[in-house]
Parts: sequence; C-alpha cells; structure tokens
Amino acid sequence: MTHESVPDLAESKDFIRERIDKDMESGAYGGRVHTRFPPEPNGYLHIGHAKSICLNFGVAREYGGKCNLRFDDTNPAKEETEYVDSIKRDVRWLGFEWDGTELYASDYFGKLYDYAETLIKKGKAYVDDQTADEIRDSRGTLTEPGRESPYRNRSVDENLDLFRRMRAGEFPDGSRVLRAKADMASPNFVMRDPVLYRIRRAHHHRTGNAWCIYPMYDFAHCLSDSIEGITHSLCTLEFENNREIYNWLLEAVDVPRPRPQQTEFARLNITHMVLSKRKLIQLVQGGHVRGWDDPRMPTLSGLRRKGYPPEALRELCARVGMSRAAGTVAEYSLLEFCVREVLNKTAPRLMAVLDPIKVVIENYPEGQTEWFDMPCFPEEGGGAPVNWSGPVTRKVPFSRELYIERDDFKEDAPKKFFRLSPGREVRLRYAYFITCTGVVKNEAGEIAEIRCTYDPATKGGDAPDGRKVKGTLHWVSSGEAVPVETRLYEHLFAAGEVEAPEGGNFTDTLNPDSLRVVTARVEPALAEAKAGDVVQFERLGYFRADEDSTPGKPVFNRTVTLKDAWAKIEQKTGG
RNA sequence: UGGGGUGUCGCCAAGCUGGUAAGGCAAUGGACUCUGACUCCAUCAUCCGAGGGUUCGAAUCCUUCCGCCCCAGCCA
Repeated sequence: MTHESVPDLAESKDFIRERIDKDMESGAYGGRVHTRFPPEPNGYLHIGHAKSICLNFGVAREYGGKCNLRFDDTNPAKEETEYVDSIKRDVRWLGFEWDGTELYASDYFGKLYDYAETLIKKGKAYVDDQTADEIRDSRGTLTEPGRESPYRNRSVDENLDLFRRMRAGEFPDGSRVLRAKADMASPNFVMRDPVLYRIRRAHHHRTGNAWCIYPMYDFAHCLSDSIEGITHSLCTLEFENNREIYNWLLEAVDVPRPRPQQTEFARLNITHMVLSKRKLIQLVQGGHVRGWDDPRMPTLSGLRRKGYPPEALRELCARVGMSRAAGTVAEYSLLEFCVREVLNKTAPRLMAVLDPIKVVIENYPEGQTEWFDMPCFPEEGGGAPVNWSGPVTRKVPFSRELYIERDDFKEDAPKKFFRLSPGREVRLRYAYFITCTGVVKNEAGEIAEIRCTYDPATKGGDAPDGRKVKGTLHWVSSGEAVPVETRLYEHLFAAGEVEAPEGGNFTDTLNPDSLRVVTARVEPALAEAKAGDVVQFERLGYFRADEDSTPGKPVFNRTVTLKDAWAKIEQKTGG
C-alpha cells in the first residue's frame, strides 16, 4: 500500500493516457514520454491551469518521462517577468518540478528564424505587403474561400531578401508579414496562409530590443515542441483547428522524426467561478477584489491564500477527469469536498466564536479560572497526522463568563434543535454540562446574556451517571478570549453560471456579501497562529491565518465551512 | 451557412472489438458521535440528444435529424 497524495481514482485510463500507452507499445517514441506546460507569461495562473499542470506533469511522472516548463513568450507587448516568477512559484506550490531549468520560446528565436528561412527557400512561405485589413478582407468567409495575396508568388530570392530586411529593421511595424503558403481555399481558416512573423518594435522581457520581428504562436509552438523533443503536446480544445497547421509546419520544414503530436482536452470550468483572463482583470482593476491573490479569486495565489491546499486541487483534477466534452462545468461543491477531505486529515481543532453571545454560569465561582488540557486532534480521528510537528494539546481557560455562538441558542426552540435553550442541558466541549435557566434582556428586548448552571460532576465533558446530552457546543472564556479579525468568504458570484445581464456587465452580478469581516473571539492558543497556519474552528469550518497577520494578532480567512446538517433541517422546516 | 469537435443520472465521468448502464460529487433515509463534522450503511439512469434501420440482442454498427462548443487576431 503506497501513500500517494492523490488516490488513483481512475478505474480506466483517460483517452490521453490510452494514447500514450499505445505509443509506448508501438515504440513510436522509443519508450519516451516528454510533455510540457507552456503558459504565456501574461497573467496569473488560475485553477483552470491546474488541470493542464496536473496532466502534463502527472503524465510525465507516471510514465517515467519528463515535463518542461516553457514560457510561450512570443508576444512581447503582453509579457512580463513578474508573471514568470508567479507562474514558477504556483507550479511548485502545486507540487510539481519541471525538468531542468525553465525554458522560453524566446530561447529559440534564432532557430525559429532559421526555420523561417528554410520555409522560404522551399517556397512555402512568402512576405506579404498587404495591410492587416487587406489580409483580413481576403481571408474569405465561412462559406467562401479566401483570395490569394498579390504578393503570394514572389520569388524565393525576393522573399528571402525582404524577410532579412524585415529582421534588419528596414520596415515599419505592421508593414509586412511572413505568411505560410498553405491553402487559401481550405475550409479551415487556420490554413488560409497564416501569418508566421510580424514586425513589432516592443521591448521583450528577455531579449530586450534584439528583435523587431516575432514569430506567431502557430509557428513557434510546434517547432519549440520539436526542438525540445516533446512527444505529446497536450493543449485545450480551442486549439483543435490549429492542429492541422502544427503538423503542416513540422512537415514543411521537415523536422526529424519522431515528431511531437498535439492532443486536445476540455478545459476545466467550475460553477460560480469566472476563469477568463479578461474578466479577472476587470475584477482586479475595477476594485471588486483586493488583488490577484484575493482569497475570492480563482487564481492559484488566491486559492492558496484562502487556505486551499495543493493536494485538494490535485485531487479535484483527478476526480474531474479528462474528456473532450466542451463546456462541461464541475460543481463548486466537488472542489469544496476535496478541500475538506484534505483538511479534515491535517488541520488541528481549536475553538473560536464568530458571533458571540454571553453566557453566565450562575453557580460557578466568580473570579475563578481553570485551565483544561484539550487535544488538538480528536482520538476518533486518528490523532495528529504523522508529519505533524506542532503541539497536540493546548490549554484552554474556563470561567464564569463565556461566549457561545449566537446560533447555538434559541429561546423558543423546535424539537429538533439540539442546542441550548431554556431548561435544556448541553455540553460545552471538553468542559462541563450546562443547563439554561433563563435569559437577561436589555431595554430593546434583545437577549443580553444567557444564564446557566453547570454540573461540576461533568468536568471534562462526561456525566458519571451516564446521562447524555444531544448537543455539544464550542465556547471561549470571555476574559481570556482574543478578538481577531476574521474574513468570511462566499462565492464572488452567487449564480452558478456567471453571465452578464441584459445590457449590463458581468460585474453587475457580483455577490455583495462575498466578503464579510467579523471580529471573532478565539481561545488564547489561536492568537499565536502565524501566517499560513490552517486550523479548524470546531463546528464552524477551516480557517487559514492570512499574510496580514502580525505576531499575536492573526487575521483569519475562512477556507471553507463544515457541512451543516442543521442548516438543512432548519431550511426545510422553515426556520 | 463551410470546416473541426461534442452530446450517458442534478454535476463530472466510465463504457470504444455489439450481450443487456462503473465510479465520484450532490441529494435522500438511517447508524454512530464530546464537532448536527468525520466515518459507516442504504436509496438514487428499464435508460444512454431524437427518429429510423441492421441484429436473437445496440449507449456501443448504419442512417437522418436536433442541440451545444471552436475557427474569419499581424493574441495565445
């Protein structure tokens, strides 16, 4: 029995692994598997990228192969080093390491240029002097073929000369492009003489101003794959149409065999989440969130900050599986399930009250405080995880005045309500049984405090006479409780399907309550939490200490709530 | 409209050489419980986008139709 961080859920392999199996059997790649994760460094990675990362690195790991991290940096106008750094950090956080150093398409600008000359010499590419508009207008429509450029039949010598002068910087931006001489009548638009190189005087994050012509994706990607010896080039469905030019170019410049093969899979979508870069930018720039790593963002940095462990994201990807069905959407509840599953095994349990109401124990001596030793990991749960290095118990003060959760008390309680209410007895976790004797109200008629008595014989939480209670409540001692900022998150979008309303913007559907900040009362041990610590607030949920925490003053993010059966009962019975 | 894809339970997804619908999430009922959590047990597609056809037998083969996604950036 091995202890993989992600269980092997698949009873059958997905279509990509099946294909690789076949290639292994046939020896098509000499038993090699070499993949690559190829982000463009123009933004932050989000949960959608996690699927591609898990696939590419996962496949390499499973087949004893390699996976490169290659930055597809062929458009200098959009790319920045800042993104390179965040992408590397996020991939590592997810638990993967690329083969060797990270690679860049820009590493191959020289080789790619040579391939372009090769293409020209073979009569398979030409320099087009048409404007962008002219090129677009002559590309044809869905039903009509495109028209050939008047420059399409220039001589090889002229093309070579022009292309060299493009590179030398003799022509202004946008004045000429290098195009593949493919098929203007192809029903596949991608084949209608795609642009291979454009003139663009922009500072490149790595090559600076060394180049003024840059290759397009279609030209750079297949050849970069070939240069790196990639065997399986895995990408998302929207590149299906590009597969034809991918293969055409490899054949046209006659790269050595075996050649990489492109295989597409459906991207990951999750309800309540927007994953389009355009929309994410709007959320940040519109000030709807506090930044790219706002815990409400679907970015890996946001999810990390919220407290989602990398194991959970890997498990999500494994559970969602691979298919070619576009537009499928995983439910957010599956993600939350994965998060809880990981955290349930790893998070220490402590007590905090989010919405406090005061309880006075009438028969408990005034001024007395007793300290209980309480386990951080309940026995039934198997105790602390094997790699746990923190404390396994902590001291918790008990006194005459406590706070409990406002929801845990009802003056007029329905039968199914197992919590505190006048005349009923409940257990304060690991402490005593208490019985409610009544309430004290303020002038407004609101409950100011709850009066109770406790049974000293139940110390530790068990009655020697075998008497049982239906409910166990979490609590904190009011005198020693520490007030801490706690951020409660809900979906950024309440609707599962994020859509712009008629004549509006998708931001119109933002959930106004996606962030609620409360002052929680936490037991003393919790006040010691440091940024990155993840704990369970008993009966409430999992919380992670945010980077905004300072010594003795933690700030907590709610990662995910616990499942709440009572909430369902209450909903059904109408409160 | 041309081309390329895709349609199996509320959601994701097995099923591919035809033999009589895996699994997970969600949901529901129950057991257990010092977290109404966890765990455990049980229920949950006579039906596979629709209609024809082939066959003793089809989600799987043929055929017609319908829905949805992608493509007309000098973005990736």
